[in-house]
Amino acid sequence: MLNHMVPDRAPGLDRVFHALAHPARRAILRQLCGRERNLSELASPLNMSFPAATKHVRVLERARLVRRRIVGRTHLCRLQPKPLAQANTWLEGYRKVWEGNFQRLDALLNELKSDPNPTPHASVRRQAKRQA
Amino acid sequence: MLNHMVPDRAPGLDRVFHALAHPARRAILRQLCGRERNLSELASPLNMSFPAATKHVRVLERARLVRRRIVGRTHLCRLQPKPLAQANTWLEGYRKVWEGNFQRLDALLNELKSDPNPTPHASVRRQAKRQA
DNA sequence: GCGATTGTCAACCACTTGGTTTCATGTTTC
DNA sequence: GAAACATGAAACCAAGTGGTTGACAATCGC
Repeated sequence: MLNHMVPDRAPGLDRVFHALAHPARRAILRQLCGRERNLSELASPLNMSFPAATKHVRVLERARLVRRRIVGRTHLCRLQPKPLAQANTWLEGYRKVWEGNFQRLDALLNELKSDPNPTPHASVRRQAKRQA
Repeated sequence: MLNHMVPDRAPGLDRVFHALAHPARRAILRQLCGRERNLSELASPLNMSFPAATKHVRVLERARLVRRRIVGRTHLCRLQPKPLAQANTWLEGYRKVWEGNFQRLDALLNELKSDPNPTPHASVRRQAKRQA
């Protein structure tokens, strides 16, 4: 019924969402929009040690959000946006929910409050009686 | 230039993406589509202990993705989709990147390879020389 | 009132995360 | 060849995650 595009148990989704869950990594992704950058460029605006920054890059690589290409002594990183699109697709599965479909739930609950008979969740009926 | 709708350093985004980064929590969200459910309902298909499941629900509550309403002894949980929409908005900021804009980067790099003069990143010029 | 249901809390555990510092390695430049 | 540069790797640490178990409290049905 929902999210038929992206399955629920997807370790890829785990890694992508986890990668997006840190502001430093989101900042790295934003830096990577438009052009490649090497690790020093990525690390310098991050206000943390260089090894810490490269660990964040590695998290992004595990999530396949960043690909690295070694050129001499510099490691050029490049945004790999497909997993972002996949995460977006997963979120889109909930679009109808946040675009007002949940108001139908409101309507349903109100209906149940005014009509004590149709045997939905017992607790909902109790709630209705209590508030009456 | 990008993501002007949702700021980069947003602790709300941290919590939302972290909440989405676990399959159990995504399964809970999906269960919550359409109707409220109490904690037992949410926990039973999750193949883990009840306290573990309620911890996941609490993570979702911290991310404002779930709101809880106590009715007698049952705790009814309800999907709160606005943060999902916010995460979606953040991702949308990268849509142009994954919808082919990054091919302009390819074109730019190829242009740099064939023209050694226009002083971009030194490493890119070196790369061009090496491959020539 | 009793027993079953629903859920909380605290303690505990193994593992991961996010950060540091220090040292080593390959590369470019002069 | 030496110095500067770009990065990796390892050891370490504090805090957080994800899970368990066991004891406890409130509530509902009978």
